[in-house]
Amino acid sequence: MPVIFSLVDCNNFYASCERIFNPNLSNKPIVVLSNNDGCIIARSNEAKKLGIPMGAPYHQTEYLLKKNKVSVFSSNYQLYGDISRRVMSSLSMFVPEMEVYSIDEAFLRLDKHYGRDPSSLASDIQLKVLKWTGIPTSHGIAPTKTLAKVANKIAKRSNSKNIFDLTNFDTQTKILARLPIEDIWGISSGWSKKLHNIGIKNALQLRETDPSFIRNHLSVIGERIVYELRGISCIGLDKIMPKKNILSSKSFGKLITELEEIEEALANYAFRACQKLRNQNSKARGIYVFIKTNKYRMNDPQYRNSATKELPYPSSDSSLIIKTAKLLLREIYQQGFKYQKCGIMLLDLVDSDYIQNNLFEKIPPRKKEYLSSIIDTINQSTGNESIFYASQGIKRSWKMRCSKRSQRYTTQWKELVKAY
DNA sequence: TCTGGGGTCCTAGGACCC
DNA sequence: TCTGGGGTCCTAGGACCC
Repeated sequence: MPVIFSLVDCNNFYASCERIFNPNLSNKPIVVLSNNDGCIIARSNEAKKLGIPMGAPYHQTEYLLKKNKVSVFSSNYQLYGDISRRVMSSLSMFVPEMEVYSIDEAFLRLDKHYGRDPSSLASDIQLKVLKWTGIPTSHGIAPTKTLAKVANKIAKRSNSKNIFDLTNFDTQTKILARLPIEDIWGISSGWSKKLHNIGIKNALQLRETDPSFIRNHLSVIGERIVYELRGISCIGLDKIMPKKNILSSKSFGKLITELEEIEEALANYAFRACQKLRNQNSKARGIYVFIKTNKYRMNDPQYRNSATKELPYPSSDSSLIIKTAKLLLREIYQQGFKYQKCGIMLLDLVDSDYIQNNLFEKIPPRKKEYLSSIIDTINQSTGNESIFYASQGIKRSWKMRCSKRSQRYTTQWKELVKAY
């Protein structure tokens, strides 16, 4: 029996999340902004129709948004993350063989399912997810993940059902002939330029090209795409794997010049990264820290730098990681620049349960690790930042802007929906 | 004034070894 | 003119994704 994948994608996910608890917004244009209210990262269909572009800087589109009475929201990741978990767990009740691909997408293996017609199964799933979570979804069905992505694109365009079955080879041929290569999953502007230069403009042409020829131009990843377009599945379902690196970085709410202020922000990002680290039961073997100025301010002197350091032993202890991060920051900080952003990456993560201590290294102090996990527990039960390290500071002058955030309806007691 | 954040994978090339 | 050759490991950087 051939493999059948379905790609389930939540329609305009962040905008749909905002609508769940605010029904007045249905059929009205909505956009959601990135961190710091920087760019537009999600739009409802109504906003798309107004010609508001994806990724546009907010300040450049503000006029257009106001003129069309578009509702604007800052990102509310606590809400979106929680709704995402509900959607994914609803999906898994129908199809356990699934891969959560991103916050709003999942691949399902439909072929293992009881000989049911894939479209009708998808239709059942779609209905139940909407009922249970309030989120509308699109479903693309095909023999490979790459083709399922194509099918999903078409499903989304359809006004009626948002389900499209692309398992038939002749249908694939017709559809791919009309699909520009840059619309294929895995082919972005750089590669699409290369392909245009060698005369390949649509997905059908790419499918019919010799895979090894493509490999020479686009590495094995490109070669795999050719096979996937031919209906030969090369990319299977991935299990949820622990992250190999964890990054925490943000632009500051304003430009910063002083070391102390950057240190404070970095300590906070490091704290966040450590929480994520302990959440997946890992320890880090190294740390990477970077700072940079705002590259868009051409008239300001520009500076960016980074530094890496190995920890004396794999650790998830916030105090050690914050301390090390600050040391690295001092190495790279230079006076006289207006800094826009800093970040920390925890490198070379290993499972806490499988750590072999090097004979010649110090034994890591377990008490501190334990303290870190206690802090997590307290913060989880009382709201996010009841306890923090002194180095995280209280001035928080670097805090990001998010003036238009909706309530965190599902994760904060104080922000529950009120029913009158 | 204001331009996101968080990831993965692959390859080329340098360092090092015998 | 020619300056060993071949292997492994590591890292930086570039490509892609949402």
